[in-house]
Amino acid sequence: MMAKMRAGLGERHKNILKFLEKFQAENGFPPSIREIGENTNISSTSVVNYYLNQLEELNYIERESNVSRGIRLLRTLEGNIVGAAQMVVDMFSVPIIGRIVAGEPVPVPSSDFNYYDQETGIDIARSLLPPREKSEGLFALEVQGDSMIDAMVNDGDIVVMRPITQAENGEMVAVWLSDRDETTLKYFFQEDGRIRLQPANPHMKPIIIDNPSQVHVQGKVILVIRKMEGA
Amino acid sequence: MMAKMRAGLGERHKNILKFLEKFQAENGFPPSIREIGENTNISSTSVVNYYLNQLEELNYIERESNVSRGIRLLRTLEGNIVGAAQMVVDMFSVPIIGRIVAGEPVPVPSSDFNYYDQETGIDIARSLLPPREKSEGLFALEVQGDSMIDAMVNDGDIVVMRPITQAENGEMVAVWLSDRDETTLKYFFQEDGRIRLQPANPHMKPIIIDNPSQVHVQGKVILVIRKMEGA
DNA sequence: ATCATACTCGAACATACGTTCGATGTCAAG
DNA sequence: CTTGACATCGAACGTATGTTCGAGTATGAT
Repeated sequence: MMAKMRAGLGERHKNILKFLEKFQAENGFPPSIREIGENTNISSTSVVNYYLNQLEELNYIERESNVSRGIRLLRTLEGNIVGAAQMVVDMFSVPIIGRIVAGEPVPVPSSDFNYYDQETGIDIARSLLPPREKSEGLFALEVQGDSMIDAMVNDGDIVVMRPITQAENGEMVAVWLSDRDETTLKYFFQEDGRIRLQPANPHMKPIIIDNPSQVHVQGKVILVIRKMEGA
Repeated sequence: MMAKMRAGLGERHKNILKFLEKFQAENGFPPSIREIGENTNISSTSVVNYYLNQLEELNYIERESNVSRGIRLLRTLEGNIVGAAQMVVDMFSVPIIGRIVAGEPVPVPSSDFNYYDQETGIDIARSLLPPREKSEGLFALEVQGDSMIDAMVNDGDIVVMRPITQAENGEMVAVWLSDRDETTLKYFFQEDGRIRLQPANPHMKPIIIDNPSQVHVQGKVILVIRKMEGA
C-alpha cells in the first residue's frame, strides 16, 4: 500500500488537484465532491472531503461551507498562482487590426462592430488596464519600423489603444500630423492655443504645433507590449 | 420552435450577466439561481431560471442540467469572448520582486520558492509568451529611472524575465557589468571570445567587452509591458 | 501488546439548489 | 372584448451535494 508521506503532497492530493484544474478548465465551474471521487478512484465522499480539507489547510484551495462546488483554486500543481479574483472575465482578447507606420495614418476600427478575424488578437489580463478603463472598443496595432523609437516603441511592439479624437493633457496618443504626412506617438499637451507633443524619451525635444487643426488625434495608447522572441 | 429574436438584452438580462461575471470573478465558481435572484432583485427562482434559459438561447452562457451552479459564461456583456475551455491555466501571475536600476544588481528570486506576496504581481496571458516558454519560475521587475532608454525601456515599465546565468546569442538579457558597477538590458552576442552587448535602439552603438568574466547574466527578458496611466 | 495517528469506507442526514407548475398581471394584436 | 405571448410570482418537489459519524485497517512508536 501507500506510504504515509505526511510531508508534502501525496498521490491523492496531486490527483485531486490535477482533476480540479482540469475540470474547472473544461467546465468553467468546480466539480462536486462525488465527481472528484469518481475521477480519482476514491469511493467515499468523506475521503474526498478529508483531502479537500487538507488541501485547504495547505493553501492550495479555498472552500465555501455548505456551498455546492464551492471550491476555489489558489495554486496549480506547479505552483502557479491563480489570481484571487480570477479567470473568466479577467482576460479578454483585443483584435490586432493593422500596423502603425510613420508614413501612414493609423487604421481605426470601422464604425460598426466586426468580430472578424479572431486569429489575430492578443490576450490581455484586465488587471493590466487602468482601473477605469473599459475593455470594450480597444484595438491593437503592431509597430512597423523603428520610426517610433523616440516614443520608446520599437519595431514589432504591440500598442493597445482606444479610439478617441479628443485627447486630454498628459495622455499618450497616436496622432496624424497632416502638415508632415506623418503618424507619431507622443504625450499630448494643449497649452494656450498651441499643442505640444512630448516624446516619451526625456532626452528628446518636444514638437510644438501652433495650428491645432494640423493635429489629428487617432487614439489613446493604453498599453505597450513587447514580446521578446528568444533566439 | 424558433428562438424568438429579441431586439437586444433587457435590463434583467444585463443585470444577471453582470452579476454572473462579478460573482465568478470574485468566487471562482458560478452563483446559484437563488444567489442570482437575491442580487438582481428577482424574488422567484423560476424567473431567474427563465432568464437564464434565454441567455443560453442567446449564446451568452451554457448550462449543465441538474448541476448546481452549472453555468458557464461564454461572452461578457461587452461581447468579449471567454475561451471555451481554458481560463485558469491560460493566465498566471508573475511576482514583481523588485526594481531594476542602473546602479544596482538585478534582484533574483531566492532559491526556494516563496509563493506569498500575492499583492505585487502581474497577470499575464500565457499566449503572450513564446510557445515553448514555461510560466514557472518567471519573475518581474519594475524599471526605475530612465537609464534603460537605450534598451527602449522606460521608467515604470515592467520587464518579465526568466532567471538564467548563461545567455544565448540574440537573447535580450539583464547583465551586471562588474567593471562598471552597472546593470543594463542588452541583446547578447558572444563572438570569438568577446561579448557584444547590443542596445535595442538601432541607433545606439554596442558595448564590446573583451573579458567575459565581467559580464554577469542575471536573466533573460521575456516580455516588456508598459502601462500608460491616462492622465 | 498497546496506543496513537493517518487513512479509508459506507451510510445516514440535512439542505442547497435546480426544476416544474399553476396563478396572476400586462399589453398589443385581432 | 377576447386572445395569446411575455413577464412575474410563490410554492412544491426531487435530487444533487456537502456534512457527519461510527467503524475498520494499516503503520509506526512506546
